[in-house]
Amino acid sequence: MSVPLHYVVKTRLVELIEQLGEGSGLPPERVLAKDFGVSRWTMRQAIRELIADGRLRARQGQGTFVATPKIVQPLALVSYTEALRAQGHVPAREVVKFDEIPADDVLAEQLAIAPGDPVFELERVLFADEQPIGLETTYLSVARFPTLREVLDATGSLYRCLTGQFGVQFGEGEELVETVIASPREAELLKATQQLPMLLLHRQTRDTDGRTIEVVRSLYRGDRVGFRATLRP
Amino acid sequence: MSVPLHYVVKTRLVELIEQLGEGSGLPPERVLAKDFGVSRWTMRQAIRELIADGRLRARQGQGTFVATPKIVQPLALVSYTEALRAQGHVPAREVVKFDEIPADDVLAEQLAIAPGDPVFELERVLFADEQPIGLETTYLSVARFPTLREVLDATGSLYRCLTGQFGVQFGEGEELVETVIASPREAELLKATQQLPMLLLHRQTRDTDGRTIEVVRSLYRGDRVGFRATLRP
DNA sequence: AAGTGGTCTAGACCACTCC
DNA sequence: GAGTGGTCTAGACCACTTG
Repeated sequence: MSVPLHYVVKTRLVELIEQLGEGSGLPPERVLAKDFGVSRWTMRQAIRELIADGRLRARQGQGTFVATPKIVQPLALVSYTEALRAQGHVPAREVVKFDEIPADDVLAEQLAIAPGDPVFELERVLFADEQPIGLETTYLSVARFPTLREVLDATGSLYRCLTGQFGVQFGEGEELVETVIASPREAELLKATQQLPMLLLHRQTRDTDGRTIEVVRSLYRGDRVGFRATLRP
Repeated sequence: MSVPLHYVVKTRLVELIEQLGEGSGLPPERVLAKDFGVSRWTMRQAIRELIADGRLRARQGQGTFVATPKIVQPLALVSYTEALRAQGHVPAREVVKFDEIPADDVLAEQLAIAPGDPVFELERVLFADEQPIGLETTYLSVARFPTLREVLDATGSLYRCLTGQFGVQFGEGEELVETVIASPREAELLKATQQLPMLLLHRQTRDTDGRTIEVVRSLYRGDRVGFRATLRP
């Protein structure tokens, strides 16, 4: 019993997955559970792990399928669009929210403005090959970029807009990476199942004068995305 | 019903957590479930999410407790020991395995040796403040570092040993970050509960001649650790 | 309407820790 | 032994997709 039953089931499912090809459908949970001689709950534990690992993919009402490999994104100050294209994927963005909100204390300090000052909150879903893979929320000072709403093609590159229209010079940035569980709203926007581990990136980019340009919170589907960083000595 | 019950419970548990202090004990699951008017399974879903988020911490036979904040590690070619000390934590390592194994095809290609050539497999549990936070498995060519077993203090810094004893000059490295679910063995070594999301880092470091020095697979507890990267334009 | 995955219940037993 | 979290069962109903 030291090895849980659902892990034994997971191991056997991996063999099954490797026999089937990418995109193949698995038998229904209830059938698999009966075949393996376990309860549906135990089977779902195993399937849930394989979904989190990016090996399987479940679609309600349709079935469970063998997943395609994860997409690897660079952990760097580069364009989402270009990075994705470079790997043969089709990038897309969809604006969920583009509001002006008052800065809370934390945000105000990060952006070096006063609490209550207006900031843009731009929330966009990132797609790769028409699949949602991330949810990016960007905060920018309205005072610094007053005409942003007019000059930004909200489905286009924000970085290109900032450099091209506002003459911003990007300097160093800092990014924090951690795992979290998405809220129901976030899971729904990403068309992901509940309880799925996500990669949360918190980014602050500064210009060459050291002033913070933007604060970004990016939530990526842990089952679909990984990141690559280049290490320097 | 669009918001799952376990998420409502999770939200209420967060309020409870914020009232209690770090390290405080929560009532037993069965009691909480009864108090909240839900089944134990639903309560455990909520608790499981909070554990994954790093807000709670469960110890079998003892209870569930409010967790301390995550430790943030640098994503760079720096000493584990020094990085941890710099943040006021007490680092430690424990050797789990130090074997010579034949390289499989993938490893051989990565290390630029022939398949079957011997490689060291050094597996160590990383501790912070006496808590296991990561499991690091390092692969090195035996031919290149034949006396490694004699000259390495296995609980000390491998990097210091390689530079000091073998004159290695570290150049660029590459690191992949993704989320995975730990195997039972890995979970046990990390004293983590099953099903917990982990951060898996796959690193290859090269010397200044571009030769790969080591291949490293690091598995960190997603509930205890985050990473910080510096972005350059 | 039928079949799929998603959520939830009630209850059982196991494994571990502490008294 | 008592109490805790960890695993597992059987079964129900909901939500979604397809025919």
